[in-house]
Amino acid sequence: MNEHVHTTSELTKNQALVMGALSQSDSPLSAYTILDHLRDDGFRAPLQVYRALDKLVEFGLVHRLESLNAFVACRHPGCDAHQAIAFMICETCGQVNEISDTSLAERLKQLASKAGFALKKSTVELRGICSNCQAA
Amino acid sequence: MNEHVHTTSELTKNQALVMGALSQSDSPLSAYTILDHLRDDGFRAPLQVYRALDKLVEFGLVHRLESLNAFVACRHPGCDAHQAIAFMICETCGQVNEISDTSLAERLKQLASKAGFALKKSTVELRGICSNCQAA
DNA sequence: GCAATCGTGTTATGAGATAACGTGACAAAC
DNA sequence: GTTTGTCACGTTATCTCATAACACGATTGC
Ligand SMILES: [Zn+2]
Ligand SMILES: [Zn+2]
Ligand SMILES: [Zn+2]
Ligand SMILES: [Zn+2]
Repeated sequence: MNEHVHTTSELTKNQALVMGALSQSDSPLSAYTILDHLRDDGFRAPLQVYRALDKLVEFGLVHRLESLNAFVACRHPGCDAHQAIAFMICETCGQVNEISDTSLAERLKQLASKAGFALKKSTVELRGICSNCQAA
Repeated sequence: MNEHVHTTSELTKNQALVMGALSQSDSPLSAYTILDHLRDDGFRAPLQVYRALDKLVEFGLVHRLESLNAFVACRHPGCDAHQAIAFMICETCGQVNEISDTSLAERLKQLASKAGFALKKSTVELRGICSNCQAA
């Protein structure tokens, strides 16, 4: 197995617990919400959650939503297109849709390069109402 | 004068003070940093800053940077292209470059529309190293 | 006058994140 | 086999960011 690809089986106990909490949820969770979910599993302090989250984000298994101060499990496991992610966040139901778009990523690269800016990470978060909630 | 366009002259005292603090700074400021800058002007509590910031953001004079939990004065005063903003944030010097790009905005609208998503607000924040800091 | 609205001031509290310390497990180096 | 380094883990305290709740005064429209 590729040493750079992290799967659930390679996670530590705490990382696996946090990953499980995020995977079961259909919307983003804050670190403190995760902590509450894991009290019965022995979690006592925020740092236990944050340390696991740091690693999970590093592994590409979890994304941080800056505009929500919350975290979601990646919906594209094993996908390497993670340079080009955008999130559509429904302000009604809270659900998040993760999309990967090459042309968007290209445009961001162009803009950065035109400004001589060495791009490391892109944050694209769209707020609005999802199709389900519009219909309702 | 157009009633929907807010200029500095229409601001309340607190709003003007906060706007002044942000305008003088060449990098984003947190609400609490602004508070510290304005203690001599009578500011005592965070809420005074946050209330002014809420209005300034509403007027389009100030932008909130989600990935920094900080605020910057808009560099395009009077410009109405504020549907399409992206920020390039230098992780070395902290300076922020605000850019407005139509083709980026179009692509975001396309993506949303394709998903039946009613787009309200876009957050695009690019992290990296600015050209000045690369040269140094 | 009187109600409605808005900006303001103050205190307390909630929510998000990290610093600083120490422990135990494990593997490489000697 | 002991030393050294690294890493995950646990705990406490602290820091930063943001809002709730309440009260006061000025302005406007009736
Ligand atoms: Zn992903
Ligand atoms: Zn929805
Ligand atoms: Zn602007
Ligand atoms: Zn720089």
